[in-house]
Amino acid sequence: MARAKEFQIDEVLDKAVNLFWNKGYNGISAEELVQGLGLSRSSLYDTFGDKHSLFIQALKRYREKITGDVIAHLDRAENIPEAIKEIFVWSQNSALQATGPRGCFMVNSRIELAPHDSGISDVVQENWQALEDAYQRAIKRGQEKGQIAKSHNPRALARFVLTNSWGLSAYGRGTADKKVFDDIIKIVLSTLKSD
Amino acid sequence: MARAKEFQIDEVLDKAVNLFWNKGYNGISAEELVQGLGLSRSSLYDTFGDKHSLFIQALKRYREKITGDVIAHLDRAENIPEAIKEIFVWSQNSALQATGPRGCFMVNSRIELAPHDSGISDVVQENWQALEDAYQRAIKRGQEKGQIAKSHNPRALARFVLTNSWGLSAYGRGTADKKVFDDIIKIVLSTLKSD
DNA sequence: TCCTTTCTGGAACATTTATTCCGTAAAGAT
DNA sequence: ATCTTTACGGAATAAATGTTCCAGAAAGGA
Repeated sequence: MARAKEFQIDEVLDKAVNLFWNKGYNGISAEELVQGLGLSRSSLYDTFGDKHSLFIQALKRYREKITGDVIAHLDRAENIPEAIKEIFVWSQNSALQATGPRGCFMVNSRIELAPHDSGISDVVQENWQALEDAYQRAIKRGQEKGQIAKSHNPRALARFVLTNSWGLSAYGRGTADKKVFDDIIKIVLSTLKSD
Repeated sequence: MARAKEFQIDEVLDKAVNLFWNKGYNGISAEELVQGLGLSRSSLYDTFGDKHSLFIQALKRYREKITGDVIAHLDRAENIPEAIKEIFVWSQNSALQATGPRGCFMVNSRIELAPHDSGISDVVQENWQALEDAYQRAIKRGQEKGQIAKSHNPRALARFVLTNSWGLSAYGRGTADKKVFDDIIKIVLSTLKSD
């Protein structure tokens, strides 16, 4: 048998997610990646391939962990408006703490790369679709339970919630005011509930 | 007197807006800029300074032209919901035509650069604020005219409209379905009108 | 213990990037 | 017509970028 790797692949991928999330694909250099990931250039290229391939793997890792958690939260929820509110508040908190990457890695990547990189576009597109479907399922259940108004169909409402979530992602990437999040959360939720 | 420039500064800036808008700051090279702008390297650096300085000038040009038009449209409007709808439809059309840059140059720049470039962050921030103020003024007038419900205050509704606009900007940067725009426009407008 | 395999650190490489420099050309002012 | 000033085209440059290569080290199996 041969020598074992000195790092855990998933741990390195988590670091890669954070680095790309923070600086973007074109905004971070191979040198910074080597430093930030804490392994050698050769191990990096041997294990993950080139920069583009590492980026795709980071995107997929994000999808499993972050998007996966959101979808699970929605599918598990009893009180749908409350669950949606929790997701907004979670994104609000992550935007308002200065440390760490801000916004949504998928939204950032869509804006930076989707128009000129179909591989990345595909992953990001799939992510949107999975979220739209999850919101749609949850909202449908919410309507059946009488928690959400039936004046709009579940698909449209799902897209509406997701658009607001994406808008706040963009907003939260720069200087952000907590009050803006509060206003949006309040209006989106009142729209979901009222006819 | 000396030799005159062979180009119009504003025409070159318009081209720069389109190039940066399309590919982003880090996504376009100095070489591509020289090609796309149609002037020589030396003229480019003599007239606009370095790449970063050109980018700032392009952002400001965008603010004057595009954002300025939107604000003027809102300030001039008699029927406020209709005016807001027109702005959404305009962004929908620009997102759905394959040719040309997509999304909003300000949103794109905020996501790509704002967290690590305070100069750019300032211009983008100012742009958001000017738009929020313009929407707020318009919505206030709309409420006075009985066109818009008073269940939320004008500032909150302005932020709500802007967040949806930014969300659609992000959405429109990748593969976009016209139906999503239609759904959002419908729900946002019904939220503005209903109590 | 030795052998095979595979990891690791870092030097090395080719390419691209942003920017500067210089000789020449053009346009008015005197 | 000459002179001064500035624009122009393109070669040149220095630094950064992404990637590969190589020599040596580590980890088990025979």
